[in-house]
Amino acid sequence: MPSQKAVRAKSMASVPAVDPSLDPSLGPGADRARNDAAGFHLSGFLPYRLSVTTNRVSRAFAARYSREFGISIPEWRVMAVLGETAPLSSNDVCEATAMDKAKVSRALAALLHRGFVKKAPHPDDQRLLRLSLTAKGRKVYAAIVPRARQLEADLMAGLTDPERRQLDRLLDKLQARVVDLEG
Amino acid sequence: MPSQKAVRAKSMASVPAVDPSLDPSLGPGADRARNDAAGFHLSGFLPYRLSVTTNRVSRAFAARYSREFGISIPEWRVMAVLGETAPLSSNDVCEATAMDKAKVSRALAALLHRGFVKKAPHPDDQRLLRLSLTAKGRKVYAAIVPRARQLEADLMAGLTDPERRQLDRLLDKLQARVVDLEG
DNA sequence: AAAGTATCGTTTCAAACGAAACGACTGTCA
DNA sequence: TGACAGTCGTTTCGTTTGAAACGATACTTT
Repeated sequence: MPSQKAVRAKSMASVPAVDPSLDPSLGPGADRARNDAAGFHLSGFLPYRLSVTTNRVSRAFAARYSREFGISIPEWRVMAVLGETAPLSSNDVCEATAMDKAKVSRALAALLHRGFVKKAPHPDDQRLLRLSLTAKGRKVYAAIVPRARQLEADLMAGLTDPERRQLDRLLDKLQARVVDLEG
Repeated sequence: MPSQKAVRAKSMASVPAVDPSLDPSLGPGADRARNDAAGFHLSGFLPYRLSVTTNRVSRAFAARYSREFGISIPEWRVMAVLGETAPLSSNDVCEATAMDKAKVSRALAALLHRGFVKKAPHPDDQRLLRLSLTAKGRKVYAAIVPRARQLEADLMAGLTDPERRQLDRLLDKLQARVVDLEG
């Protein structure tokens, strides 16, 4: 092994930004827009920050679930709602997990295959499934939940109790807002 | 069209949860774990809430960017950092956008193809690229930034100024925490 | 200067994804 | 009753994804 890394990653970030005024192809209208664009920083853009933070959290949790229980996040979500309430239809699971039906169907296939979940036909409507955890599935559920709580606590360790409540409230508000934006 | 929808989606959620105590296959150790699992609600689980909210925000923004500018989120991120600072290497873009190099490479390919970005070899190190926006790219950038700011403002419309600062702070704290969790 | 190692950015590969098509079932309405 | 429309859950299709392999370039060590 060499005594040192061969090359420090060379950043070009210290090079000054290209001066837009050098470009004669921009008309006067562009000037206005360019001024609007001045001082924009992706690093402070909330949707970006939200996405980066959340993706890191998801990756960290997915790695733990996978390593410790051999389970994916979609599978964990399905287990979680069936552990809370059963029986549920596939549609119920979709709503409770905020996943689309294809994702739920695939997660269920894996969980059925491994014997964590069982499905039965609904007596009154043959289109519906009656999904619930098996005994084996409940054991796994009982093992995962405390671990998930622990991981959540680790994640929140830097926050005070009021901060946690505040975060919850803020997420609620964003959620309400984005539902508007979507429509 | 029928005067009414045929069938209201039938939820089974009102059916009481399966009683785990009915299952004799759980040993005494499982009792302890099962108690730990009691009262867990996915809907209140922070990583879940974070993921759901963020994914909705991302989808809403992606739809807007796509509809109004024919651009994807990875492409928008690359434009955003090159609009701030140029030239940058591909690696610089990776760091500034929090995307992996394959994603950046693909976004760049699209942006180069459409003439929004240009690349030149680095004079001192042939491995590096010198990436920057073209004049055309700067026009697009100048058009997107105000729109992005507007969408962000719409998203945050339900929050007071102190709440926005608080959200920023809380994301910082989570970010710091999850970096620990990953390692 | 030659061999060995590291980095840069692209490409390949398999897995995961969402949208839409689908078959099976149920309800409506003539 | 039969035709039609709606819902349920699965599967198919094309796209996107991250990990790893890769060729090209640059640095280190002898």
